[in-house]
Amino acid sequence: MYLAQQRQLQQRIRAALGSLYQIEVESVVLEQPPDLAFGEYATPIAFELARKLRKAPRKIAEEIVAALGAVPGFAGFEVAGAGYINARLDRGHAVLSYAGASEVERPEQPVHALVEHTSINPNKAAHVGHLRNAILGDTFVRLLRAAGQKVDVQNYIDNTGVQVADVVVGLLHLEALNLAGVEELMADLAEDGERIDYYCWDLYARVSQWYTEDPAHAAARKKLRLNTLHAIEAGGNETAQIANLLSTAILRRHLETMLRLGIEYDLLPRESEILHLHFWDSAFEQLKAKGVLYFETEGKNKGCWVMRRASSASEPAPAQEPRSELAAREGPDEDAKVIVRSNGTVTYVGKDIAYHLWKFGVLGRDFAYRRFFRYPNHECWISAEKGELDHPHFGGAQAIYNVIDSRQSDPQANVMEALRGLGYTEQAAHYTHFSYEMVALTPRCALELGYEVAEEDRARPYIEVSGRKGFGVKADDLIDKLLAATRTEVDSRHPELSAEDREQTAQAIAVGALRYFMLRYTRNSVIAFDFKDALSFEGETGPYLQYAVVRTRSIFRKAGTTPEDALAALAEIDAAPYLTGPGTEGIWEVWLRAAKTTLLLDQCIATAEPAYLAKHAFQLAQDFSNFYRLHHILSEEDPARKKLLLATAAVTQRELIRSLAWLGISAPEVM
RNA sequence: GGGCGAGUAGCUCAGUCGGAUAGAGCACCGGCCUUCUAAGCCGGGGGUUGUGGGUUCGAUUCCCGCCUCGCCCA
Repeated sequence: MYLAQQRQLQQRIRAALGSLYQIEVESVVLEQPPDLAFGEYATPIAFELARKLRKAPRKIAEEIVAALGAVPGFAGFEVAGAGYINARLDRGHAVLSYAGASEVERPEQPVHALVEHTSINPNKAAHVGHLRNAILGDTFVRLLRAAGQKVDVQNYIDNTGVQVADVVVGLLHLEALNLAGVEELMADLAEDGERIDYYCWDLYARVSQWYTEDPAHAAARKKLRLNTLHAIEAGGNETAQIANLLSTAILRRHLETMLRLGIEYDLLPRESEILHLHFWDSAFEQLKAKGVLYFETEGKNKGCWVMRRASSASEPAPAQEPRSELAAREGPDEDAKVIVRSNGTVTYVGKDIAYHLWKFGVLGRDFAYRRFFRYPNHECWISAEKGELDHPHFGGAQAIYNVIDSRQSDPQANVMEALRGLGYTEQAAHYTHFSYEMVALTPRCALELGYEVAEEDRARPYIEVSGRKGFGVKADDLIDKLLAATRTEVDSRHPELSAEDREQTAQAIAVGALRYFMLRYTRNSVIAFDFKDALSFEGETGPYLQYAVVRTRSIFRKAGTTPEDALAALAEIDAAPYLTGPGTEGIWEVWLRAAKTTLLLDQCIATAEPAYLAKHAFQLAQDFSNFYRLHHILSEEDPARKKLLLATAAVTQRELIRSLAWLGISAPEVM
């Protein structure tokens, strides 16, 4: 709604410029004035035109205002300062239209989007960094779906990688177990209520240390590691069976952990199938045929199939130029990216190129699929070599979003480069590396957890977590801590509630606190994790937003009406007199903020930045808190004014609940 | 050495296409529960936007140099 008015104003100004000065401007910049007393929109267009028209900005602004005349929905225009044009909305009219319009415009042709997130190596427990990934990804999925797009959620599983190999090495060589022994170990753990992912968290750290702790054995142990990796990749042997057993069990744990936060997946594509179904062979043929890869015959990459790295993103893809000529002219390109090593093994980027060709439906091969995990409302499938026949269609997306931390931006750029080189420019243009910075620990947090912190690290703002060192905060531990804290609060505040209601409320608040914590930072900001901040329920936190909703719920319980009826009742009154002038502060601010929710949805999708919506919801809750203090609704004696106040609470509730839902946060009845 | 990101209040962060008085939260100090839930609200102090130039009527924002930090690549 807000957006529609904005567009209309821009169009009218543009028309005025045409008739006044016979000029066309590319865009009319609109902003919100620093104070609502100046109006709802402002444009500095007169400053821009001053030089061109050789006129004082103020004079130009006055001429534009005169030419604008009356615009439907607007109360008037005026010139302010040195030449700003301020526009005032007809607030009575605006409130009526905001009250009615809450739906998001559906696109005529929904985009088939594919979001990949979480993608934790299945060799240890999930930690806070993984939570950021999953929460960002899941929230973005909710935003896309809210905008009417069709979204598949994928969680890529690297079940044949070196990290899985490491814990297998630990089981085989530190614990001296065979397949039967591993099965027994897992049964014992289950019986004792211990988690396999926690067990492997420690084992992984032990193995990582074991590789290097004794220089005399270091080489042999590294060799052992490599052999284990190769056995797992090849499959069809006991080592691979152990890896499969372990990684599958840990994967289930990850799904359970994420489900605690309301995060679900549609498909789990695994690297084992990418290998065994020979995705790479198809990709390799295409890459060779199109000349994206060339065989290096000289230099350090001699014997490798390499891809030339783009020197800059803005340059046209260099793939068209034949490699051999290029090499002959310039000598070996030492910056080229190795895709196939001289020993014939494919790099991670190579496999990723094949996988992404599949995502866009241009590989020419498909996975088989099996059911893997049952959610209350749907099924999560997993890739397989031989699968079930009645599976949904996966892949073939029009747009993809990869939620992967910023350290992977280079390999991600390589995959995009390969797609462009293959001529899939349309696909590459709809390939988004949804990049975000890591979650690190503050030195204080690390000390609290009992880790040793080197002297030089204590002064730093944060320390990077490390799975290899077993250094980090496990996701389930954090959720448990949050739950313990919210349970205590809810139990003491609401002893009258049933145990079940208290538990549900505590969960909603814990999830709200955690999800908001991860979403309030913009993506490229490193989060320095600290329990004190994460366990805070005051100020700019999830519970603050939930609390605002709870206050509105309480008002409607006592008023004996519903938000829907309160919004409908707005039509019975003329709200305009209550929206301007002294004593109306704070009412209109709520409405204006509430009207911007869908605008924020568009912005978040366009910029792949959920933090904007988180901030918006917080500001709406803040505006409401201010309104709540200034205007007591239930005791209002003027019946017309009371209707407006109730509708204000109603529009707040509607827009807050909707924004929170997009953030994956629910609002309890009481708290 | 090359690439990417960052540097804004004591701390943690916002700041949208270059625009009016650079905003929140935390922390600190002072006030507000007999009125719709105090997980809240109000008030206060706190800023050379890393630094030096440039472009512009106007720069936290765009361009160049330098400094510092982080990550990736060799």
